[in-house]
Amino acid sequence: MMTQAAGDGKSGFRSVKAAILKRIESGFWGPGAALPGEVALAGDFGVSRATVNRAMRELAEEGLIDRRRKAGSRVRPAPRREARFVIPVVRDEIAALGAEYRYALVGQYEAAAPAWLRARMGLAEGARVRHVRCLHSAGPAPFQFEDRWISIDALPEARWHSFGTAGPTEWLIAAVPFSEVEVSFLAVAAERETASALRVEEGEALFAAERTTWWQGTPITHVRLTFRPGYRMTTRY
Amino acid sequence: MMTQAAGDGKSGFRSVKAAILKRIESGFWGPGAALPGEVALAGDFGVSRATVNRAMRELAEEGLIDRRRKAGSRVRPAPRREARFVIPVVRDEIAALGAEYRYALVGQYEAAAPAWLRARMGLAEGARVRHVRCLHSAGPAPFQFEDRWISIDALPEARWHSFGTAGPTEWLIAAVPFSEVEVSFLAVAAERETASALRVEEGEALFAAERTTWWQGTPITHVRLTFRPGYRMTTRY
DNA sequence: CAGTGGTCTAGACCACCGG
DNA sequence: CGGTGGTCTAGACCACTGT
Repeated sequence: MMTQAAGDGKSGFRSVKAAILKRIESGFWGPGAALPGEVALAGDFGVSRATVNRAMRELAEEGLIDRRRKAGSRVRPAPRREARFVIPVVRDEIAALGAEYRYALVGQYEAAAPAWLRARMGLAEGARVRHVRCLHSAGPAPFQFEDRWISIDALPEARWHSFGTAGPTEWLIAAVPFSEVEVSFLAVAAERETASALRVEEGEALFAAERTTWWQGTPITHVRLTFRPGYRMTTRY
Repeated sequence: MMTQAAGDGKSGFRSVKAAILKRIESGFWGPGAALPGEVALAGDFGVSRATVNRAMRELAEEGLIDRRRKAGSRVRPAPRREARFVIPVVRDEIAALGAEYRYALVGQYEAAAPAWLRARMGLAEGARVRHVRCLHSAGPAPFQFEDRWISIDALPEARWHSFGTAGPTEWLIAAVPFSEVEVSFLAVAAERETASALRVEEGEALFAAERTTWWQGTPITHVRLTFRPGYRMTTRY
């Protein structure tokens, strides 16, 4: 009995978590300090141990405390510096800016995969790929240049699909159920085609994200997304 | 009764999670497909509903499924997988490369915070800051250029501290207990001092990370870390 | 308004590991 | 060995939201 309402903000694991967090941020429990055990905290807060456990577990996942059996929980000396970034779907990102999403195909062809791509994706020699370049714009302003390679072995339909009216991303999302991914962020000097599409000078420093995707060990696609000048990928925590 | 051992790999929320994940990865439950309810799954797996809930909650946190009351759980059409990037301490990163970590102070001074910095950090007009530039090298090779601003109002000790032998980062970690952070990744064209320190041409495209830190709402420090050419921030999931 | 997820509780057993 | 976190269970009430 005595179950607590979740929405009143006075109990529940969220408020326990917030209370503990406050003690840490305020320095009440300084770096390296030992926190009381779960049982003690459960008593103090008037909740069950499971509730305290949930709060503590989340704090540990967020890198604020260390937990070890028998040793107990301690405030991390240096909070783990981990940033979480979401790479949004362009269409959504542009929509979120309140601008009209526009798509334009820049060029495409089918060819044997170049050596660097084979190395990056783990493709066999002679593997054929579809190479698609397109531009995503926010209204009249170029926003992101997409340079994508799709394995034809993995996705034979890619050979016939026209990317004239919608980007490969959205088609791939529907075609590939789930995937293993490698993501990189990097800086590039704008190459000719990229510069032209984004309407910047060749050689200008641009932010880019690369993503390689596999499905059950089979390489599917590799893409470089090059952003308009000044773009930042930002997160807060 | 009938409690299950956690370590045998045959039961527990981990195995439930793995089993569900497998069905998603294999396409048994394709994009957008509805999953059975928690009660049904609990019956199928022979565990309690709480255990299924834990598994499903984690899958949702990881962006693989969507969960909504009444509507049930569905496989996400486009898995929203957030990439987690750890921004390592330079010293550790260089050590991990097997190279010798070297530190060199490039320059420093105290001044009134420029307008752009006040805007970014939320500093008051006339606030004074310490500006430190230094270079982190992997053996003889320049690795990362650090350009840091420290609020003297927040950390008066920064006024007197010499950064001649160790970087500001390590000093700050010890000085500030916990902090709120904003991180950005971006591309920059190398400016004169940066280019000189990293031994690259001015204007070369370089990858950079910026981090602004507050403590209890008070701005503490802002730093731009500019990496050697070719640097990538990579993660896999 | 009814079904599904969200959360809490009380009690229990277990795994790990510091003393 | 004994304490602490890790996890499970059975049951319960509640919040949200689709129909």
